[in-house]
Amino acid sequence: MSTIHQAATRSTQLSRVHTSETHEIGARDLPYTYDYPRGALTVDCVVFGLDDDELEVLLIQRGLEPFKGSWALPGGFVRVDETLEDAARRELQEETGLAIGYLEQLYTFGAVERDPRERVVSVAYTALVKLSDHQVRAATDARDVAWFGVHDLPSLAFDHVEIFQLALERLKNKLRNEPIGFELLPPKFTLTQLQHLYEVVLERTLDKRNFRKRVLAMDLLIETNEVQQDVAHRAARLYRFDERKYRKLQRAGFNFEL
Amino acid sequence: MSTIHQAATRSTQLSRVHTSETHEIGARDLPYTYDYPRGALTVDCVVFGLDDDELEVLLIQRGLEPFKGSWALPGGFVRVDETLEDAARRELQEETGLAIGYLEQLYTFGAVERDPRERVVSVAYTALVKLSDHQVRAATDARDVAWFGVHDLPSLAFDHVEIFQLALERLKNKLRNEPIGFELLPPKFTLTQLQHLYEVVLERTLDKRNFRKRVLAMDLLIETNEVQQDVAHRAARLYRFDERKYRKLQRAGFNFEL
DNA sequence: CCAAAAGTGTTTCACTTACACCCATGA
DNA sequence: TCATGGGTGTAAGTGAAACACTTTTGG
Repeated sequence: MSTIHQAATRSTQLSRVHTSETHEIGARDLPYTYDYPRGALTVDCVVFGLDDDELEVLLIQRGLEPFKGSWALPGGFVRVDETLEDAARRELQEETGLAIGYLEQLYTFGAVERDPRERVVSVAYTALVKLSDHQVRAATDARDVAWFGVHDLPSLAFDHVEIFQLALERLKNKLRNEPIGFELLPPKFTLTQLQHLYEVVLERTLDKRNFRKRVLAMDLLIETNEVQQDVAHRAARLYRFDERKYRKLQRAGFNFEL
Repeated sequence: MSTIHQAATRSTQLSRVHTSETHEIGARDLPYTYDYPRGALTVDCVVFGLDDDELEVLLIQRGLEPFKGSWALPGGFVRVDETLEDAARRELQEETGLAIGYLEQLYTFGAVERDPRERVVSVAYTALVKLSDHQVRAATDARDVAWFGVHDLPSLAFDHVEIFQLALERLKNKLRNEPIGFELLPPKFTLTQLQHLYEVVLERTLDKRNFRKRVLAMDLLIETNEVQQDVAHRAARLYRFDERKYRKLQRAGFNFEL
């Protein structure tokens, strides 16, 4: 109770809005004269990438207080003229130079003391990028941006561990029900690569024959005429993901359980 | 583009914060001198109840502009000293006198123009209440609060239709995978009541024998010695939901698919 | 010719689905 | 005694899981 009161006091001092317009600007269900303080709104992104059979997360090293020097999820303030998703894309672009394929809202974190400065509510997003894309590698090749294995994270600023854990949890669940795994692989991939992706994310081994049966039965893969290059054994066939067909089935309310 | 610019301009005029502290209050990843305007943050609740084999939603009639007189989801502004969930509970208490059993975050809506006054981001929650509870019935017995069948809604203020639709969608999915249906029933209920709940929410009929087999196989129901009262036919046995067991299994990462 | 991964079917078991009649009770 | 919902079992079909060997290629 005391902590809440403390926070309220502090925030009120720091961010009370001008009062002259409060009868108009936000008093939807409150008395017209309610002069209320506003918290800040941010987005934070949990960006996953797959690197040589390891699932990794993109982190940035903070240059400012609080938590200066700590690693944190990329993110930042939402501007009043942009949607939440736009904010997430913009922040990722600014902080990491990253172009995002898949971006999905995860959860909104609203604990009162999650930011030591003042009240900050953060909308978390999950992003998936193809680490195989050399552009991505280059874009994130900076001193204060780095990829970390999901089982080998440094300690994180704010409540970012909690955000990360929820993102990982949801990624696992989602992967079982929707073919989002393709977002982590190169445009052309082998069935073994796909299986390894599932094994890494779900943290268990899968039967090769059953996996291939099911994944081919979904009928969302296009067999190319190309094969793997430069391997010291029989080269595997490359497949592409049939996005058109996927979107069509998705609209029809299909079930993609693997 | 022009609409966005317009919104930015308007909001900037309306809610720019005092600048003296901006180097401290929220410039986490922005230049210290960035004097940014803040949108408002609200919560909106989609409250479901089950009434005589119909799924209903609780709406309030707005007493203030904008959308004065329209029906809307209950909700309101988040205070800087309360969590999002606390805000949802408080608003429901204030607007409807309702004590909530189940409350879960649904999604955060951040379209720039969703509120005509200024930028308002809203965190939506789904709530389930036992309409059989007469306290609930009484609490919502007011001129500006009413229950509507989910297939018979009036037009709603803001983007509340969108919020409602997502909530209904998620309720259906969730009901398949977790035994949340009990939140809508009285503490003691018959298997037929439970089945009807599933049929109403999922909008399809279920086989009686198969349903009973599966639901009893989950082993989360406690058979009481009591039976239905005042029915003009054989009285059905009453069951209770075993919450303790449920929580235990849930912690162990169990799968409750029906 | 050896190492390394690619590729391929069948059987078993569990679970889901379909389906119809008798029972208990109150009016 | 009749109307109304309560309560019960079995058979068929479908989908998931377990399981091992041959093929291709490069070194």
